[in-house]
Amino acid sequence: MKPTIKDVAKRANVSIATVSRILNHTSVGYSAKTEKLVKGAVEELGYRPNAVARGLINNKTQTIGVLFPDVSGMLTSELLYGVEEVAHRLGHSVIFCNTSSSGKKTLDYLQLLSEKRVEGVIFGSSLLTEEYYNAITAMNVPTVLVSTKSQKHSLPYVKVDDKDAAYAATAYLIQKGHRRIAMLSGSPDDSVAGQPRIDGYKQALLDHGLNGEGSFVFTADGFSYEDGRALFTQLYDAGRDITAVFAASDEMAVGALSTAYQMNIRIPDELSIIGYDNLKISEMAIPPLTTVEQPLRDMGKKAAELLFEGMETGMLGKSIIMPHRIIERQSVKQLV
Amino acid sequence: MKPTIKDVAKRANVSIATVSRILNHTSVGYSAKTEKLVKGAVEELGYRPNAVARGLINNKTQTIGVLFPDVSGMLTSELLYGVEEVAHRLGHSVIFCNTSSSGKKTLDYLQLLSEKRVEGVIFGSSLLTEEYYNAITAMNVPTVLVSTKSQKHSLPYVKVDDKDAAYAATAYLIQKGHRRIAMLSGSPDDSVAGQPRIDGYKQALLDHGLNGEGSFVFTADGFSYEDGRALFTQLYDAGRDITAVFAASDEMAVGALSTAYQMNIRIPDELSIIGYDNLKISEMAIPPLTTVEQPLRDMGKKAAELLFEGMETGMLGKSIIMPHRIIERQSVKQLV
DNA sequence: TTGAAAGCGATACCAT
DNA sequence: ATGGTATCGCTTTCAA
Repeated sequence: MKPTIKDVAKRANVSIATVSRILNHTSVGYSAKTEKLVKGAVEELGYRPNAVARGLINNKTQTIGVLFPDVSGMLTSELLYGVEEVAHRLGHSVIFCNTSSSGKKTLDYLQLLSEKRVEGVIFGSSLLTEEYYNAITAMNVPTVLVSTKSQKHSLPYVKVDDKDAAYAATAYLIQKGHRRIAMLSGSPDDSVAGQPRIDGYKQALLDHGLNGEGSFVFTADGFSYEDGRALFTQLYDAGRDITAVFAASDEMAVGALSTAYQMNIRIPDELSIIGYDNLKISEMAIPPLTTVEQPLRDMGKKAAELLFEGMETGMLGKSIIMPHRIIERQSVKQLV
Repeated sequence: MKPTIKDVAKRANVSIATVSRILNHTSVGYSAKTEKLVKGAVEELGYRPNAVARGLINNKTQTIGVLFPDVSGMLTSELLYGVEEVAHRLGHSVIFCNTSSSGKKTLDYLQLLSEKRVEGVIFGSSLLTEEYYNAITAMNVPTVLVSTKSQKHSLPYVKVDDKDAAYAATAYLIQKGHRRIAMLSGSPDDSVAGQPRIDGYKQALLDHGLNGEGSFVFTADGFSYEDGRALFTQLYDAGRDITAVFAASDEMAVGALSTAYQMNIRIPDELSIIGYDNLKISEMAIPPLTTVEQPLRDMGKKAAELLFEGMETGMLGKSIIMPHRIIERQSVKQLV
């Protein structure tokens, strides 16, 4: 078995209380001599304090839980990396929970995290149902949302303003001379990443006097590559006379790109496409995809910082709207 | 504060021992009446057993640690998802550790995991240095490697046979009629994903009597998109008369694809490309990338299964070589 | 400066 | 069927 504080005490011929004091550099009360003695014993035994026992007495586990659906691995892994970075910097570990977008698994995990006495949780990138919310409040632990938000409940969130970002993407297209612009969207039932982006798109059209001329939105259940392909096909089957499309995710945009390629539609010469997210794939696409960036890693970091602040002060701060911006690459053509 | 077993006992007018028995459905000794009583108290109080206290007495934390460098987020996140899936199925949580390919951070994490008393660790996708190995053995906890291996040490690993897989990729190209084949490789100093793949490539050439004709390997430090771009540029600057290239990773292959596109080289008409990994991006590429698949998610699952088996039996099983296979898409042309 | 002892929240053995 | 209690490894008064 692993050596315990007792073993160290025995070996150094002191009490466990002394060992504890020295290991926690607390209460200046001990001689340099005993310190050396104890440190030596620790070294020889390869002693590592048991964080479980510590956690029990301090009621602090130095652990947070992070829940993500694995929808787009690329999107959530960026968020995760951001969270992990600051958690580690602050001496905490993160328990990674992949909810697989399953209600049962999410609830399971929430319960587990509660039992494990995590000190905070980050819930990301998926809708917060009433059930989840109840489970979370039952845990009685600071919680912050990232890349999602809740209408009804007042959990702080860190996200981009989806409507604004979609507006910006659409306005960018308009500014480039496009008038007939279609949108490839997720579900309008998705009140976080669905409808708001549609709203932003329509608003931009409206504000530029384009409402009558062309508002074509095609919706899918999700935001995947396959959804992008399917929607793009629909768009062409519908015979819309379009010069640009705004895709609600980079994956969808790439799906559109691929489908266009197979249809021999040249991007951006015959059709312009703008994406959303700025995932790594967007710069790897052919042509490199113009897109609106969500600073995902930063969002993960901010969410974690907000959480830790809340854990310390006992009071969660305000939600944070992260800035989005257009990343200009080569999938959008300037119309004369 | 959260209710403890004492609170439940008090509320139900029984001893904590009884509560414990009932909550663990152990030792059939208790009446249905008290059971109902206790369950009721649990419900009313919203009691959740404290896993920390449990962990202390059982010396079992039901958690494992997973260490990955974040090099290629897409690759490691697949592995992670695989690991998480079986860990969750078996009632364990996973502490996610992103080493950022930093020695210090890796060692830090190993220490932390040791203190947190994780019951096992999975170390993935990066070289196992002597230092890491020592830290791991000091933890005295079952460990399995995934997508990497150690020459010197006998830790079990789960991976594809890199040489075989590279051989297969190259042989596939040859079978398609190619004779002058270049390779875009990671570092030859990388004894896991570097040299073995080069060896496989060369061996395939040799076995098909192509050694003199054309063996052109270009090496970079890593396996990134940017590395792929740089290497592809080098390849063309070198003026090699080539008909196909084998890239040691999908990211590199996509880098090559993009660069070729910019150079107006048509893939696969003028040049064939085969990748390695079968990441999601390979099917999203234009044209869809033919590649050799590593079953990443399965590798994560297998590694976890191997680990849990080892944790139960106290004896780690044998390493597992996972099957690779060629995924035929559209980046390789049949030469007449 | 140091040690003894009381907990932290559970489990499990020994009684009853 | 149920309760009392020692114990897990550590931190933290309280005394000495």
